[in-house]
Amino acid sequence: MKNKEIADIFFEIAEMMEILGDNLFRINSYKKAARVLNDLTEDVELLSKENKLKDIPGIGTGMAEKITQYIAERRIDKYEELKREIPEGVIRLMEIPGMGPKTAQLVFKALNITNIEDLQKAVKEGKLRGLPGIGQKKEEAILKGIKIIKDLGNRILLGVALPIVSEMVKKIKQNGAKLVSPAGSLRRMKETVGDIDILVGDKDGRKIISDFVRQGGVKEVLAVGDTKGRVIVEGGTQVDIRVVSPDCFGAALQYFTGSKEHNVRLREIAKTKGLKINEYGIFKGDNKIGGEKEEDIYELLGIEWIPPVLREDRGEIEAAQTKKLPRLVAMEDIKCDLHVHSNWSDGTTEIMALAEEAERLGYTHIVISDHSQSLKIANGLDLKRIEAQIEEIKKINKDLKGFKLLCGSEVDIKADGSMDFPDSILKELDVVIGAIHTNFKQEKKVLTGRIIKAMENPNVDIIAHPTGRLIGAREAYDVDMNEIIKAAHNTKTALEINSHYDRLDLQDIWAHKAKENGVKMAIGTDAHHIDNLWMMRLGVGLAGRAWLEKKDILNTLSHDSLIKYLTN
DNA sequence: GCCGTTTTCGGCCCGACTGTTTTCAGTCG
Repeated sequence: MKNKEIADIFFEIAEMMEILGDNLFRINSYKKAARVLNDLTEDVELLSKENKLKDIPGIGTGMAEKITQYIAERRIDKYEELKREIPEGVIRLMEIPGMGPKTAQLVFKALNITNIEDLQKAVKEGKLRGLPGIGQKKEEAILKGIKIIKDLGNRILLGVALPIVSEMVKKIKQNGAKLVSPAGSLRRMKETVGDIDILVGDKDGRKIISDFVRQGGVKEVLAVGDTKGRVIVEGGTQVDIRVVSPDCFGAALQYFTGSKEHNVRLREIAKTKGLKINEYGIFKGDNKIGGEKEEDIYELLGIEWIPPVLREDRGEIEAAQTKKLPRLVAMEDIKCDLHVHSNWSDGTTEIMALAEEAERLGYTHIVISDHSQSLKIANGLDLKRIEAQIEEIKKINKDLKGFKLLCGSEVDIKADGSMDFPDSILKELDVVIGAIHTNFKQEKKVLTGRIIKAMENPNVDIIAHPTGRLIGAREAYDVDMNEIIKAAHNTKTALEINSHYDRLDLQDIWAHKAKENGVKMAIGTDAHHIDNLWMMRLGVGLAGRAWLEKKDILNTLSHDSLIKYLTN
């Protein structure tokens, strides 16, 4: 699929137009088109062939032409023209906090600076001094910004950010604040977050913030004010804190949770109703008519409250207007973890300890799913050992009261699509999870066919980490997800939402697509240690972002219902 | 450049902060 390639180009076009000072609304059209293409699960190439590009919201005549040209010629005229005017490095300059399109253009035009290193050097040599709008403070801000992006690198994984924020929220509450919540993309459970936002509703902002910046774990303080603070914590993550008056907490929480696109839509709706929304409340003329609670905002706009994980302007506002929002799956609905490794293969925790911890977490059962024989590097179980493990689990089950272990295995799907255990073993197992761990680089058709062949084996219940991507580290393997979803439906095979923090695979847009096609999903932490079991939260968050409900998720079934479902 | 249950033309979200400014541009979320 060329969707992402084209989205990237559209986004870059928008940035170059910003630098050139083009019309803002036109720029916005490119950004919107880029976003829509990124979220699209249909292949644009196919839509182009069927002449359906203009059915995509945000794609009109101009965008459709450009997409068509790219598919045919692998180039877009407008993009090529812009690239001749603006070198790529100039766009990168805008990644520096405090550098926007105007400043990027200024240093490029005046000093021919086209990369971050040259910019840093020029500032230090005082070459920016005297340019319009540049003073000493601005120079310092640019140097600081350069340091931040060099230190900070890219976005952080949700699974890394969540524990940090939980700890901080706890500390702020210990210091006396009552209204405390994470905001931003973290509250929306996006798979990666740029920085961490924490919102506090309290009268005494100065005290909250000075306590906050002095807590342990803070490496550097970037800003301290009465309403805002910003620190870098150990590990290089930036954390922002904002304090608002308690009677504005709801409006501020709504505002700072975003997404930006979602908020823009809400303000448009407000405008049609003669209302105005900002971070202090919702207003009719000069009268504040709500804002203490987040629910106020939605209620006064005449729509249902929308869970944060849905706030991406991907149809949730329309659903809220027509009272068709899904009842999202929640942690309380989860009765089991469907993918757990023990010390029988490459995990480090004993089966019994996993069972005890799972029970403590409120589950009624879990699936022990160690690796199969050919995955030698992970100490995969051979036929003898898997038989022995099945016996062991049966034995432990006899000792457990009110909790059950299921015998499972994460069985390798071999290069030809056959399974790494004979059917006689697969039949004995309660849960068979098919997974690809080798030969990632096969051609798309081969790889897709390989997974489909595995799904056609009636003993295979779940396909693990269907796209194989590792966030920021390894690209997804080249599979035709639409075909996989179709086959999953036909063979009644579940697709996994692998909730290990560096996988989160299926991604939200595909999990949503799978649901639309009647495919069930199985959340598995892929835990290799007792301390990994908490990552179920990440999978449930992802499921929410995919609009999944209780009925879409196998983890919500009781032990007996699950067994029944799997044997039918 | 997109879009339309008031529109095929004329709209397209809002406010704070910062730094550079004598009234505002740029950046950010």
